[in-house]
Amino acid sequence: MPLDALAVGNDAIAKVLDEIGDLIELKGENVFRAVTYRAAARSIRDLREPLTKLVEERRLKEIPKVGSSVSEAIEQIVATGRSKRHEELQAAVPPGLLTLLRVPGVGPATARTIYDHLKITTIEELEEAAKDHRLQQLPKIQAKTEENILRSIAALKQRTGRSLIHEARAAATRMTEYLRAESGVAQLAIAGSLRRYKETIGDIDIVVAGDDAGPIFEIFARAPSVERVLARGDTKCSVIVDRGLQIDLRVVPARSFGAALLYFTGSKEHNVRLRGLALRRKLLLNEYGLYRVGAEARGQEIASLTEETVYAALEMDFIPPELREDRGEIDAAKAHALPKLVELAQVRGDLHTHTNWTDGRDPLAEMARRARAKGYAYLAVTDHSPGLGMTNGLSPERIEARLAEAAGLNAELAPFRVIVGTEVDIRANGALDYPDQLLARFDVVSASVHSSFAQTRDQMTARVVGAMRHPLVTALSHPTGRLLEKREPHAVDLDKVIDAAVETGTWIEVNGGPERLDLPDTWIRKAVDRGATLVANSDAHAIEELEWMDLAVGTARRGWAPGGA
DNA sequence: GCCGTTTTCGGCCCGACTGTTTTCAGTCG
Repeated sequence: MPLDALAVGNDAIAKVLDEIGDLIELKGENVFRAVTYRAAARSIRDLREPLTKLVEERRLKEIPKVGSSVSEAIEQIVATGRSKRHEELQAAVPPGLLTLLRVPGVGPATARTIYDHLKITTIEELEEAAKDHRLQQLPKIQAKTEENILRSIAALKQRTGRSLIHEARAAATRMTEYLRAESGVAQLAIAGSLRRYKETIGDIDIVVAGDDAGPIFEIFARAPSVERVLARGDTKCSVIVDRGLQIDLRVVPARSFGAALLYFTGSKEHNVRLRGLALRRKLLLNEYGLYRVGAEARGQEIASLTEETVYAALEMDFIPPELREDRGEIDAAKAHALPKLVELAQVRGDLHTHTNWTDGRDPLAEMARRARAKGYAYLAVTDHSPGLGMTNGLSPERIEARLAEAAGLNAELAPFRVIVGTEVDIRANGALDYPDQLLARFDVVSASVHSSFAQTRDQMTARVVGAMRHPLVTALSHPTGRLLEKREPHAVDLDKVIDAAVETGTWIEVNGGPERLDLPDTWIRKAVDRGATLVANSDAHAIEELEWMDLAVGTARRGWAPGGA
């Protein structure tokens, strides 16, 4: 067995399975086969343990959508780093077709046409061919398609990846406020992955109730943030706004609003499962409502006005958007066994915030007043220790000054309480960045890794677990250190971190900073089931960032998904 | 290729939009 094969991670294997799916489709085999490989890839991305371990324990078949063929492929990849099926497909499908598939608007059929005639295998060649108008000489391709391909390539080059949730939310809110003001529509909602609190956002989806979409689309397309209109039909309009972000607007009759919201919120997988379930009861579910099969044309819905009525008509409990991922929530809703999710309104305080004394923007007094105005009972200020030079960490003298400042605020704001804490750096060797007598001055000690991310999994795990065992440490902050779309999580054994949390009573943070959302949602359920205490924090560096608590809570709610592997 | 409160074989969600078309294929979500 090659050494590096041992290191094959779940994501890498999922990627190969996805590619097998694409290749199957390009080759023209049964598309359901392709769909299965992609579904298996998705299950694997949701997995909370390494595939290598499941292979050893011969438990691969427990994974949804993994049967004999897929598990054979997985076993081969784990053992040899390669899959026979994958290699056979690569040999059968001309190289480059996969590349063409990456261009939005180019699917298997178009890719095949372009390759067969022009032998194009790279995006650059495709761009050149489009500019030379060689594409429009091909069957089924004319000037319009050629133009669209050029635009897609331009967008592809400009595209920086998925948007962070706060950026997408800002763009979505700006648009909904504009639409409300300009069009006077009464019913309007943000749907899609934004409503599900997914950690990063592809497109923004907005649903509006109205009888005539025309005037609404006029206003939509004229919005100040719109760069160009992608598509516009009778009920649906898509635009690109700043930074390449896409917004889809869907207008439906008021009586279909609930069904449309359900449909547009997704996830796709949740919808597919729901529709399949409806079908087995001789019911049809679409974005307009729930119908008896054959009755949809007569406009006689069984349910459609609200999401609640649709779920009820399917004899299941209402499923919160954060759980709609087809990870077992539908069965749980049928059995009236959905978990009760934490609510934002239950949050009593915030235990991870920064001020202008270190790398934050606002003074403690302003942070505290905003926290109190939000209805919190307490706010912990956890400015940095000095180890991170760039954050201007607190010296012993400044710690005393901070304690005095907090005492003054507590006298003023009682019964609201300012808690003085610290976000203390865990140094590379595992030592904490303050001596014990200083740590003892704080009521909350949150330990964090901010350096030497490249340590081995064993080193990093020992470093973190060691800090958690320190008697003065209250919590572990952002456990994986990941920065979404920017930095991978560092190698750390979260199973051992959870063990340490249970053993020592150290809390594990769910960090609401939109670029962190760390602990990742796939670990939430596992941590809580094993008895660890999770704490939702905003990690605010400015007063308005206290609102990021919402993201921490949303992440925790998503993580509460039933089932899973 | 997977899967089973109608099935171990025969299904596998459903509709909108575009472009190239005179009725539909391709793509997307």
